[in-house]
Amino acid sequence: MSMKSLFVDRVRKVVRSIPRGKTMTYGQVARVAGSSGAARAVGMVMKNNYDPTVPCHRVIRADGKIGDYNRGGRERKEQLLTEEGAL
DNA sequence: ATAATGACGTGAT
DNA sequence: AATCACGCCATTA
Repeated sequence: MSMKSLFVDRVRKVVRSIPRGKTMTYGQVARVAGSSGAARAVGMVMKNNYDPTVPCHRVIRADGKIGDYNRGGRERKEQLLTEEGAL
């Protein structure tokens, strides 16, 4: 049985709203989702997300680094962002 | 109820 | 620019 917390649902909703060519930091996503300061927890959600309708590659770190990606690693993530013109 | 975990953030070195 | 130590939050892989 899948137990989807309110937090997870909100995070997914926010990430789904990020337009092509744009990005948000983990911290921003957390704040908009209503859990300011939960940047790390957002990372957990992204890590376990395999829903293709959630563009998790558009979520990057606040220090400018690319961050990780569970489907092809940072390489793939950077490639996708470049293709979308987000970099 | 507690401890461990981690696709983070920030300030200090 | 690159580490590091800590704090932070929700979840429990």
